Amino acid sequence: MSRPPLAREAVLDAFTRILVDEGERAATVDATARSAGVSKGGLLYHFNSKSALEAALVERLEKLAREDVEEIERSTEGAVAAHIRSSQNTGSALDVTILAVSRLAQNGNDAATASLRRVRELWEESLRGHTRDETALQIVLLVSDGLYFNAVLDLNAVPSPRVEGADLDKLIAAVVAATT
Amino acid sequence: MSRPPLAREAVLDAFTRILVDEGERAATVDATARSAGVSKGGLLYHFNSKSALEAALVERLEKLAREDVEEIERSTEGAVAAHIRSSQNTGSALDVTILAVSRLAQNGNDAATASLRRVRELWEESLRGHTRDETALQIVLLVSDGLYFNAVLDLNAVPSPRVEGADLDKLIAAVVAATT
DNA sequence: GTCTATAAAAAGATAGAC
DNA sequence: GTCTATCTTTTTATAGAC
Repeated sequence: MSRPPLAREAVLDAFTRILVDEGERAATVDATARSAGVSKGGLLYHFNSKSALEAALVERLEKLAREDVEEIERSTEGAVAAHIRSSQNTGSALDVTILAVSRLAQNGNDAATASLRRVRELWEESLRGHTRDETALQIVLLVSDGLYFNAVLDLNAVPSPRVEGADLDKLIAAVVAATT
Repeated sequence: MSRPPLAREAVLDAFTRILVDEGERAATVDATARSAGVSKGGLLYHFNSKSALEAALVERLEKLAREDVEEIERSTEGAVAAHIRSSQNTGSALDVTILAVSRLAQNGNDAATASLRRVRELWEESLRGHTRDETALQIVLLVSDGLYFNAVLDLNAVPSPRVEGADLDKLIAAVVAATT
């Protein structure tokens, strides 16, 4: 077992950050390399092309998503509550990666779209049996999607209405009451 | 009162379509002009620059949103139900415009972000008083946002799980029951 | 592995004919 | 009003030095 290639990870981190903070158009090879502290040539040694860079980010998402589901299933709070809470944790590695990959998906990257869909199915499977019926399951997933959607807006210049603190607890309690 | 400038509207329609179907990066001045059946020079006669084109689309969103709220308030189905149903109607002019503007917002266009926020506030205001409390109001808005979020994925190559038909009616009934 | 330099294509914008 | 032609800058990618 060797140490992970640090330059590669730094480039993926920078790519993610620019995608989320400034959008897909700003996430050029040049800007990503500069932000990661390497040259364009250096970046293209690790990732042969722009699409290879994108594909590597999608792979990272799949890995993080599997870990997230495992953690929710170990949670003592209850799967529904843990899932909603996890959806609002916009700082986590999984969340920024989802946002970054959704930027790729929205620019026609089909692998990114398919991956986001798989992540949602992972969640759906892990929640099934924890809600009173299928409709309730869909409500939980939609509230979770809604939290993400607003996180997307929030990460732009204008802040969006975040649900947090006591309000988040109330929201979770209401969703749990309505769906389990 | 003169007739609306048809070429201008055709260009905005084409710009919207490309933004939604292929993403912001594909929505170049050149591609938009071609899709609208005019030349690049012709497009830039009506819109002095790319940002002017974007600004015009944001203006169109504001107009459509005001009309949507007025319609929901006239609805006999109840404001919550009418709003959720309206959120799933991904074919409407308002919906594609929201998706198009959200592509702009996600690429750093602050006016687009602010406009999406205003639209959400318009909805929030029009629903206030129609739910049992503030938490319930947030759930309605989040479910609605979640439906949009999935519509975004759905409009890419890979289809996402749409809630429709009888399932949509069940979802609406459950949300109404949980929030009003 | 990482760099600089450069090629090749695509982007936004302008000029001027019609 | 709408077009073609052209300019400038940016973007992806390659070549080759270190």
